This record gives sequence, C-alpha cells and structure tokens, in this order.
Amino acid sequence: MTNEIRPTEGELEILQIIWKKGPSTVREVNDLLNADQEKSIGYTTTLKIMQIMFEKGLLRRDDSQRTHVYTAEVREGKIQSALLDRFLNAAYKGSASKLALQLLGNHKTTPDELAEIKALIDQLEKNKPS
Amino acid sequence: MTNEIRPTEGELEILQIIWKKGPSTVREVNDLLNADQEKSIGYTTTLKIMQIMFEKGLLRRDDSQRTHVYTAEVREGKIQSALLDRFLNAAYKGSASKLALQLLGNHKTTPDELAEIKALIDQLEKNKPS
DNA sequence: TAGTATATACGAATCGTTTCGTATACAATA
DNA sequence: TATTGTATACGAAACGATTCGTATATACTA
Repeated sequence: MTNEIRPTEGELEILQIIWKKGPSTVREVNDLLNADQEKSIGYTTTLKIMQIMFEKGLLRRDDSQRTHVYTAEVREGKIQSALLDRFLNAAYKGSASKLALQLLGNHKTTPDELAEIKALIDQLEKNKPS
Repeated sequence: MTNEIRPTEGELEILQIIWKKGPSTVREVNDLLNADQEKSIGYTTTLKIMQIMFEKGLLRRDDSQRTHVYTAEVREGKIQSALLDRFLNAAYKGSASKLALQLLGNHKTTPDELAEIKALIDQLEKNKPS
C-alpha cells in the first residue's frame, strides 16, 4: 500500500533546501549545498540524486522549460514525523521520554524554547486529567 | 583523532540486545533478533556483522573459549547522544525544540514521563537565571 | 572412533547510495 | 555559422551494509 518514505541523508539535505527556498533548479540546490559548508559536491551528482528523488516521488518536476524546476512532493512535518518514529525505535527502543530527557539535557535550549515546551506539557496534562 | 561512532541500524539492533542482556554469544544475539519479530536473519549474517562491529571497536570479544562472547565496548548513552546529534541536524537542522514539540505532540507519553520532563525543565530554568 | 552438531573464518554476491565522466541537446553570442 | 556555456540523460565505478554459501575446526555422542 503506502510505501515507506525514507529519504537518505543526502536526499534530506536537498529537501531541507527546497522546503526552505521553495521550487528550485538543480543549479540552485547544488550551489546552496556547496555554499553551506566546506564540502564540495559535483553538479551532476546533485542532478542525479534529484532525478532519483523524482523517481521515488519525493520531488515533483516541471520540465516544460529547458531548465527543470523541482518542488517538494512531501511535507516537511510528515517526513520529520516518520523519521522521528524510526529513530525513536532504533535508538531508544521507543522510549520518547528518554529521548526527550537526553535532548533537553545535552543540548542548549533557549529559555523561550523551554517555556514553549513546558506550555505544551501543561496542555497535554490538561487534556488527560485524572 | 577520535573517530566518528556511527553504528548502522543493524548494528544498533545488536547493541540494544547486548546492552540489555550483557555479554552474549552470536547464537544468543541471533536467536533474539529472530525471536523479536517476524523477520529472519541467518546465523552467519549475525556473526559477520558482530565480527565487523568487533573490528570497528563497537564490541569487545572474549575468544578464550570456542564460543566467543561479545561485550559492548561503547556506552548506550554515549551512542544515543551521538546519534541524536546527527539526527537533530539532519532532520531538524539543529532545532531541539522543534524536535521536542513534535516528539511530545505525536507520541503517547505517560503522565509520569511528562512530569519527569517538566521537572528537568524546571531545573534547567533554575540553573540559568536571567 | 565415526558421525553429527555447532562454532568461527573467509569470500563473494547483492543492493542502495553517492559520485562523476561523458554524451547530447540547446541557447546565446561573437 | 562556429564557438562557448550550460542544461539533462545515461551509465558505470566506488563504497558500505547486508546476506549467505562454503570451508574448516572443534566438541559431543552413539
């Protein structure tokens, strides 16, 4: 039925760019990939991966012009949710609280973020009284 | 210097078993892998992976007996922390709070767990006043 | 002791991802 | 028009993870 959505790390980097930037050409994506850090990825490499992503249904493609334009076919939240699920099971055997504790403990979180999370917890507690 | 610790999903499954069970033989690990779910993994497959994990330094091996006994060479929390870091960057571009919100929102968390997390947040807020 | 069961070692096939070289098409321009 | 630059398409190499067949060593047992 519904196939597993499982972007690789490389695909995810590309998705991040397109999610943020909107419809993009291969050149734009490739430039951003290379601008980002010190690493260098060839143009045809990016092209190939994006073509594969298109075949997998991760990207939509407008090829009416010579320069194709790619759009994300999957929603960011949906992918994140699926990946989080996998990760939670693989690394924490499904214990969300263990993950949360480690997350908040090890990483710098701003006071605002902490407050936001606490608000969510309060709300969750309200919705599940007694 | 210190190499990246990067167990694959298959390796992680094996680590989970050894972390929980303590020192184990290939047969024990393989039985648990197969008992767990409906999937079936050949004995030599598990053996091979554990040998590779040994070479990578993920497992220690006592081969003084005919049946070798493997122990985890890496701590669970340390691996989880490293994986979490990667995952956070790959899927959430480093926004811990976004991850936390999705985690608490999408997954069933018991009241006890919520309380535990809230306590941690309170403590974090105390330690970082104004 | 002969035969069977079970262990590790080794090597190779398979599969997916990443990488890129090269071919080809097309557009712009000198 | 010839040259140059920039697209996409195609195919294959390289790499790592996974899988397992087979060889060999060792223990057990009838």
